[in-house]
Amino acid sequence: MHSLTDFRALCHRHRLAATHQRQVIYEAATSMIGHPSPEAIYDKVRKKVPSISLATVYKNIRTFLDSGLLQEVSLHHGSLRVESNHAPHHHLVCVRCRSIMDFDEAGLGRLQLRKLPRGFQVKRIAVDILGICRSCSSKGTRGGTRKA
Amino acid sequence: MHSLTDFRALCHRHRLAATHQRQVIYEAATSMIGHPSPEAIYDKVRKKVPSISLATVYKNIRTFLDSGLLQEVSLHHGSLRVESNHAPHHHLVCVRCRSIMDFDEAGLGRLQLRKLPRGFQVKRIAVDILGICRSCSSKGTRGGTRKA
DNA sequence: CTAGATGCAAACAGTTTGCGTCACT
DNA sequence: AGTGACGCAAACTGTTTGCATCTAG
Repeated sequence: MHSLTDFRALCHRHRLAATHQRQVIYEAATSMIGHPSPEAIYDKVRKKVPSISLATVYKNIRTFLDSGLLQEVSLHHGSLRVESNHAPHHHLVCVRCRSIMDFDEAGLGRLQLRKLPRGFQVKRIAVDILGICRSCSSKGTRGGTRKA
Repeated sequence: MHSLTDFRALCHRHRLAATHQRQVIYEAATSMIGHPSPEAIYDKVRKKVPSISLATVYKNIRTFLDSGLLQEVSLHHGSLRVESNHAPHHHLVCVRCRSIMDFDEAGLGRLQLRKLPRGFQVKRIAVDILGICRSCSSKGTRGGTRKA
């Protein structure tokens, strides 16, 4: 799907050096089914470039995320957050400071699912409304608060 | 809101010993605004029980999660997961093995937001459809696969 | 009295960083 | 040639575990 020259062009567009390691990491990340973790990518990459370092994989995944070449599946992969609100609700998540506010379920129209894969038993639906919270958008355009 | 006797009853109902530490941890977790991390709960609890250990806080949070007394804000707080699917889509998340499948945006009816708090600029909406995946529901009722 | 809870320290997993060397542009 | 990438090891953060002691039931 992505030839070497495609990858070089992609890197060029994003102002990144087109190294061999980067290409292999990128190919691994995009070709793996599901949503691989850095470790999983490392394992796959190692088969092609046995001398690669895990730190390089991490550094490049971060670089790709920052450039928008890849994304994170979820903003919630930091530390455990505890929820004690038993009422049905969703979350407003600030992409800048990662703060989380509750949002009553009634604030969202009815959700309807179509075309679910066979065999998947739905238990509940969690909606994250991603955006910039008030305190972050008032605090200049760059570099958020990074609070709880 | 929760008196000591309420807490004792709650513990009793869930077959947990009603210790002082547990009560203080529970009260901290439920009284804190937002969605506290174990560290944040620890900091608050320490003011009332200075001798408490962080391990005790972790153990009890886990106990509370297992008993359903508290919940996790998100199932995604493990390691970083990389997303390379640029098409708009949501996720089917298995609560048993935590596997993540993509779910095309078209499979979900239009979402409409009402009553957003002032100042929150919405960027996008991420929907997690939580349930039991096919492979887990076929594999007996207890103890999932815990795969990627 | 006994199962289970606590506290401590050590172990772990995931991720980041500092630094000397090497490669892309 | 110079900037930035690589690889290694060490540092860090968040979380779990083993074990001896203590406590609720």
